[in-house]
Formats: sequence, C-alpha cells, structure tokens
Amino acid sequence: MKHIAESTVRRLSLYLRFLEEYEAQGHTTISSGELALSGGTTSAQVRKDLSFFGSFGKRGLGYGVRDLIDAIREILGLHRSWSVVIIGAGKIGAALAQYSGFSNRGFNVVGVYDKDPARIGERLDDLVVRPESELERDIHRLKPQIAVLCVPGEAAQPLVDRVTKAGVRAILNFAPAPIQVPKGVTLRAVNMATELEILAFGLSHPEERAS
Amino acid sequence: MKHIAESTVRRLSLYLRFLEEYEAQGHTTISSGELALSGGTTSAQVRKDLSFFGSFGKRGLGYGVRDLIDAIREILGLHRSWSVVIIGAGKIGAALAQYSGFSNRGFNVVGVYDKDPARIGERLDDLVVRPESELERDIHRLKPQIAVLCVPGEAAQPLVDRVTKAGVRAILNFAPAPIQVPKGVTLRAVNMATELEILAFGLSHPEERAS
DNA sequence: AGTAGCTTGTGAATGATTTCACAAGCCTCT
DNA sequence: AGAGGCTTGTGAAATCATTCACAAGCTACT
Repeated sequence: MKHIAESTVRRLSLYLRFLEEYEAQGHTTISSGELALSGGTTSAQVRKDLSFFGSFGKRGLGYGVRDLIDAIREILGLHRSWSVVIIGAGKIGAALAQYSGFSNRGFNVVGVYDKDPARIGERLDDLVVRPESELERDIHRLKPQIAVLCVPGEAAQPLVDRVTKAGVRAILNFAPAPIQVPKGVTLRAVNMATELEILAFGLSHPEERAS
Repeated sequence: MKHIAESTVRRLSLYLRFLEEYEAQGHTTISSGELALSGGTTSAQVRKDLSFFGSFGKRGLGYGVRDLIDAIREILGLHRSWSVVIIGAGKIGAALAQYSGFSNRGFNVVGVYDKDPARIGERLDDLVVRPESELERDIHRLKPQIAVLCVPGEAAQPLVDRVTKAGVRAILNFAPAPIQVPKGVTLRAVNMATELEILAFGLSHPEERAS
C-alpha cells in the first residue's frame, strides 16, 4: 500500500464521527457530496480519501452508512480496542482520565501515573493514581500500546524514553516540549501555546489567512 | 504578502519555543541547521519559513537568538497581548483556566463561563466562573479576541454563533463537534478522538507510516 | 430493453509545499 | 588585502496533495 497522508487519516476520522451521527438520525445511505459538507471539504476529496483503501460505494447510489462506518473503523484500526496509560495526574491528565470520550471509543485507560506522592492513591472515577516508578512493571503486565503524556515539559523526554523502551508504540504528547521517539514509534503532539499562536497569527494578518 | 501556509506558522511557533529555551541556556547565536533539529525539519525549511517574512540572519554566522525571538514574536503577533474567554468550566475548561502556560505567553484569560448554576461562582485561581448569559455583555465590555470552547458537542455551534456575533474573531474548539464560523473568523479545532484515531491508524499500519 | 438521472472511482491536471543547490556575504586568520 | 570556511537567502526542481473531469455502473421509469 502507498504511503497515506496524515491529512487523509484526519479526514477519515472526521467522516467517521459525522457518519455515526448521521446513522443515529436514521439515514442508511449517503453520497460523497453530503459527507464532504460535514468535513468542510469536497466530494472528490472524500472519494479520493476512500479510494486509497478500496471501493466502498455503489455508483449511482452512494455509500451505505453502516458499511462505510465499518470500513472506516477497520481502516483506522478501531475494530479492536487499545490500551492507554496516562502519565501525569495534574489538571490535564486528571481531566483526560475522566473524559468519557476516551473509553467509549475503544480506548481503555488502564493506568494513571504521577511522580508526586501527594497525588498517588487519588481516585479518578474507577482509576487510582499510581507511582511513576511502577510504569515499567505495569507496561510489561498490561501491554498498553499508547501513552498520553501530561507532565511538565522538562519531564517529558525521560518518560518517553522509559515507556518506549518498555514497549509502548504510540505517544500523544500534551507536554509543552518537543520530544524525540525511536523509529517505529508513532508520535503526536498537542500544544496549547502553538494553537493559540496560530490564532494570534490569523488575527494579526487578516488579509492573508483563509476563512 | 503571499498566503502563508499553516504548516509554516506552526513551525514558527515551534522554533520560537526552542529559541527561548536556547537563549535561557546562554546561547546568543544559532544556525538554521541547529534550529531545524529542534523542529524535526531541515535547515532549508527553516530558512524558507523565515524568508516569507524577511531576512533575519547573517550569512556565515547564523541568527542572533534574541533578534530571531523578537522577529518571530512580531510575525506571530505576540508583541501585544490577547484576551481570551473560556466557555465551559468542566474538567477541561477548568484545567485550561488554571493553566499558567496561557497567561505567561501573553494570552490573558479574562473570563470563564458555564451554563450550570452549580459551577457558577466557583473560583479558579483568580477567576470566578460566570453565567453564560453574561457572555454578550462581557464581550462588549472586555473585547476578548479569542474564545476557547470546552463544552459538550451539541452546545458548541450556538455558542460560536453568539460569540462571533458579539465580536470574537478567533475560536479554539475543544468540543467534539465540527463547527462553522462566519468569514473573517479564524477557527482551530483540537479533537481528542481524532488524535487517538490517528495513533491507532499508525499502530495498525506500521509499514506505511513514517517514523 | 432502452433511456434518463444519479453517483462512484480514478487518471490527469493543477496547485501547494518541500527540498535542492548554489551564488552572495560575513568573519577570521595569515 | 586575499583566501578559506561557514551560513544565509532564494530561484528552480522535485515531491506531495487536491481538484477536475469523465467513463463506468447502478436504479427507476417507460
């Protein structure tokens, strides 16, 4: 299979969310044009995105909503569940640990960790904050594939090194620091400062930014 | 000025963060190659990114760290401060309201709002949660440029309509729903489910994803 | 069975972004 | 003052992503 652009994967995720809503409204079939509206894109883009993975529609008719949901879930790897550890039980980490959007989309939070003894033992719904020193042991036992990092910037890289060495294959980094991962590990970063700064740029240059 | 790609702006924000760290370490000068390492990019990319806005380096020498910090801050629109309202004082909204990374980078949170009477009046550091019904009045008075949305998906669009009508020019959307904004308003969305799903895709297709 | 009216799937064309490659310029050393 | 060793800034080339445009295929209707 050819290399797939991140923008394509991101749009598939968006389509999926819209399709689920659309199905809940009782629709059974949808055209690429309707789906495009939800994602702010074009019908050709929708069809091209899907075409990388196969053909899922019927000419003249469109796509079966349920079939397409299943197909995209399969493509994204959501036909199975994934285990997640959250590292850092501060404000953001705790908020994520209790965020239901995680668990009810097939991402099971199997552990929350912190360094601070004051936080260890704290309950977050049905999870209990555990000491960071237990990370390796727990990762070997529970085999989480994903680690979500919610620690201060300077703590991020050493923790990434530890969890990747222990076998974690994907990192979602909320820590405000750029990090390096070994080959074969997928990394994504969400940086509040960057998001705000992109907005500030847009506000400062009204002429040359779209929308 | 030509249209600037979002990817360029995103990298500038990254460079800025690295430069600040680099300055704190006592360096006064830096080459495009060194700067590229921090952002996981190439020296040519760094120079091209900067070239859209002018020339800030000295051939043979590199860039003055302080000068470049000032230049990028100016480009991004960070030489002034911006006012932000946070809408939704649930877990994520509250975490953001108390996140110091906001305020100490020139983004002043001037208000936190919620619909739930149980949350109104709650203190979050030096902010007090205010009722959503006061939004329009406060926006006219305080003139925030940016609204950060941390509400349930279905509540998002109506709130966006209200705040943009009241004069907000930029939206950072954490609500798990796609939203529409009028022309002239800058929008960014951060969606936890999408981030995790991109990771899941990476985990499911190890051959064809980079890194 | 044939026609009309849709909509998909996909090469080709366009547009955008990144990378290359090198002339121009600065500093240091002799 | 000239040579050597760097590093920038930038057109041109290459790569990557999106949009176009149309043949192919399905359904419904006559």
